[in-house]
Amino acid sequence: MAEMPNREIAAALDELGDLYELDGAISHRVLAYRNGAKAVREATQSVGTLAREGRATELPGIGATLQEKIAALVVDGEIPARAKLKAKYPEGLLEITRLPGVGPKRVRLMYTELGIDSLASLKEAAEQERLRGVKGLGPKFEASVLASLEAGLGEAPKPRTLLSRALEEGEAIVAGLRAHPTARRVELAGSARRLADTVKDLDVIATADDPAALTAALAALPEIETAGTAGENAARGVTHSGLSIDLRVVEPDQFGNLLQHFSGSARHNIRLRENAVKRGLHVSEYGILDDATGETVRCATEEEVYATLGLPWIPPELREDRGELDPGFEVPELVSVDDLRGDLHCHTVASDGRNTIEEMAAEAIARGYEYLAITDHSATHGFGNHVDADTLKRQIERVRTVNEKLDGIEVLIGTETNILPDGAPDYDDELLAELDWCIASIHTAFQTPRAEMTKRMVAAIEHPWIDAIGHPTGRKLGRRPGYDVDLDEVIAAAARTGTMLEINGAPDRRDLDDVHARQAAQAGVKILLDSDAHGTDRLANVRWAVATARRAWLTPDDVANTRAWPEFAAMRKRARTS
DNA sequence: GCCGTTTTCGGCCCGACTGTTTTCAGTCG
Repeated sequence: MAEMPNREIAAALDELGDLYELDGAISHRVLAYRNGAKAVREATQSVGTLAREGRATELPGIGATLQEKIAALVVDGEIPARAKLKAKYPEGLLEITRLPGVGPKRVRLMYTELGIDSLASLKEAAEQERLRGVKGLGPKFEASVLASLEAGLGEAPKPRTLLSRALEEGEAIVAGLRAHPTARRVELAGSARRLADTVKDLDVIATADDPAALTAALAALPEIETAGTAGENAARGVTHSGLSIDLRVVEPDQFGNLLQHFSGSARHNIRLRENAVKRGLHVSEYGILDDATGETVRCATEEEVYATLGLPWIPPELREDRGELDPGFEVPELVSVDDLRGDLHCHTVASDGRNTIEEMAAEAIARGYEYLAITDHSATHGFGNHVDADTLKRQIERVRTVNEKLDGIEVLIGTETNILPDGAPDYDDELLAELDWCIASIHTAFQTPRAEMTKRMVAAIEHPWIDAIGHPTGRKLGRRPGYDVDLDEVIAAAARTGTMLEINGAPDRRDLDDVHARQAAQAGVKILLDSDAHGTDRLANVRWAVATARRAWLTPDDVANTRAWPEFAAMRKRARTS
């Protein structure tokens, strides 16, 4: 029987934390649930299985109580405390906390005092000026609630922006500010700097000879729709696409402190500060207070911040409290775009691409690649524009011809075959054996139940002519989660068979994600970084696969396509099959 | 609720802002 997925267990712990918060629990207890949820979400093994064995406490942040609650969840299907609290507090209370300035304390207060249990009943009470009758709430609170409701806040969480979009805008804004005569240093901070999948807003930290002039300059940038200054040395704006941006201009001798603080993540900073306190150091965005001397050390660079704490400079992509602050941490040599020597997943006009084999190959040469696999779709991928067996046979000849004409690059004939519901590829073995490369992906029957889906994936992984699995979970950021599959089994099967797993560079995929790519690499699976380009201008999308790889702590050695062609060729499963 | 070079209890990162307050709680990042 397939165990409950970690993400479901994590969601239950998060919800329990929310409920305890509503119930008035002390913040540290609530935080313990959220930390527990994070540990479960990022665990590299089945937490349900661990909990059944009484071993969930091996995870950092899971103690006896959470072990017991997780075990109850996976064995009985429910946590008694969660059932009890859900009965106590109506579901509508949580959505009220989405309103700015309205947190769990005030929601609970309004519920117990006025019976407010939904956005609708809150609106009615505010309009009737009943909120101000509650001790601790006043007319200004009432007005702010009405304004928020009017603006539609609370209806849905604000959508997050894909990193590709956020960086396009953020890098243009940073360039624009750097070009201003008064600017000295200008850096993007926040989750965009950490190359997270998505970002909520942009943070920019700067120094300038004339701070007021630089904050005023934000509004004049072409990317900005509206902006205004916020205090002496700050500005806040919104881009034309609706992305919020905060600019802070700081003293040069504190630039490192501010950049470190606003780069986050929150959990990284909390852990950093907790560790520092044990050494008698107190870290804030303004400096590092040393208990021993009473002096606050200001740092012009981030390197100084980390050095003052006895740490190496930690690349922003690693700042997620995933072990980078553990004793003995050494900065891994992270893979970069320049390390890549080939791309093993792209499309041409033979399926749904926009360019020819020749055009794609020319662009690959321009990027300095030594190899490029042409991997058009197979017949059952479900969107038309596919390559049937006979067409593929002709395509083999066409690619071979192009390859012979070109020097300095191996153009490989490959396929991105759909994985059929039984795990088989779309072409027969004889045809697959004629190819140089085969990547297999799921494009159909997404709703297959977990156990069957896992069996389907493992069958594909065990197929002798399938060299790699493309976008292994099928997720689309902001649109849909991945299909339900046991990635532990997928990774184990890939490791056992020498099948590569892809990090797909489509900016809304980045699939595998950072956590599972790291797990796979640790299990000995070789990772592919691919663009999945459907046009010459999209080969550069491999940048987003690299971003995820760096967040997964991957080194050039972990990534298969950092290797020269002869070495890569020998690593293909088919090189050992034939 | 977790956790231990202040170990089984008593702590738990740091600061800004807002609004309702006579000194602070709640919210946010």
